[in-house]
Amino acid sequence: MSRTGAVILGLVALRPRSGYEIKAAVDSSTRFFWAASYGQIYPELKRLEEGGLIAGEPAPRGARRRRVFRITPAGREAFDAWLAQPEFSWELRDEGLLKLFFADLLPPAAALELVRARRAAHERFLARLRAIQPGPGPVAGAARFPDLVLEYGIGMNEWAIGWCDEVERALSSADERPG
Amino acid sequence: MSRTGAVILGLVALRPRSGYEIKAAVDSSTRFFWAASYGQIYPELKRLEEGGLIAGEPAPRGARRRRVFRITPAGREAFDAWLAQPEFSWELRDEGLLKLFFADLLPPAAALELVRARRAAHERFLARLRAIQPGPGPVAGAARFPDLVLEYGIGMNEWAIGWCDEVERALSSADERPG
DNA sequence: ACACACATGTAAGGCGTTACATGATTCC
DNA sequence: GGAATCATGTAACGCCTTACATGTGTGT
Repeated sequence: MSRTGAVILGLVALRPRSGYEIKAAVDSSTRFFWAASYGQIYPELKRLEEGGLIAGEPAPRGARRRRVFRITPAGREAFDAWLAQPEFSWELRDEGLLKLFFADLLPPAAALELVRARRAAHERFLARLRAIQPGPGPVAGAARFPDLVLEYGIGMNEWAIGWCDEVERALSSADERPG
Repeated sequence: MSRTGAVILGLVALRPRSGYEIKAAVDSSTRFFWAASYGQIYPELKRLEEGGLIAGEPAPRGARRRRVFRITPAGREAFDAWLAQPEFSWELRDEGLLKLFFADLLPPAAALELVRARRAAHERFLARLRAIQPGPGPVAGAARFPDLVLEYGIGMNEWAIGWCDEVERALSSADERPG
């Protein structure tokens, strides 16, 4: 089972969903640390069903055909096995950091511009994250992990904005007093 | 020009290098926000040379064949154009956050274990980053952007460790006082 | 003699995105 | 009538990793 398969499995474990609903759920939650497109989701649903990890049933709305998938016992088992494993891959592709890494090759003003643009990007990101509603209130000390992960994203971007501010300040003062 | 092409272009802009040296430079610097393997580097070198952005010359060491690439004026132009553009893609695949997102489906003890494992991973990451030597001392107010980016990685991981600590604490107290 | 670092590449395969194709329903 | 949303899928392509193949030089 691929990791994108695990996302799908997890979402249908929470409640039965159609492919379309899975895509919507991904886009409003895991997208920032695990994205998925239709081009992955539908073929993966097929594979998971063939593997007996999920089961789909027709659930049309009017004449609009629609299939809803629920997790099977075997699927739940596979999902739990993945989930409990405390090992995880991590991969980042950050073109902004890449440009900053090479910014010595740029005139100071252009480098400063890069930092400001990065700050603005974090600000936009933050706004999108803050627009996401946290789940229903704390259920008697329950963990509400999706909210924790949302807080992680928010905190991370706030930290990054602070970093940009520091760098901007350092760069500006170095600019004023060259040599 | 692809973004991995830009990394290669930037590294040979700093100084002429062989494919092997590019791989080593990537592994000890950009790897954490932009990785590259031999399977990308050598074909990309070929493409960049064919496009006239870099020029390779034989530079054998003994009987060991070796080619060193330097950037051409056209290459430098293309690189600068990419570098100055304050737009950048950003993509994260974080399996740890994914597991945390679904951790409501796990017994509390196992969820706690996930947080601890993430903390340990950040700790290891931090150790690797701190092992990287910063470049030569500040050259009269020069920016030393690679060092700034290194500091970014260090600061980010320190922040993440703090987040893990907070979550661990919240989880432990909820565990002691259930309901 | 053996292991490890230096050095250059290719082939196969996995993962993922984008664009396209199709059609129903709802809202203005 | 038109646009947006709901809904399912496929095809082509790009990017990247892994594994392999080959050979030299250095240190023990």
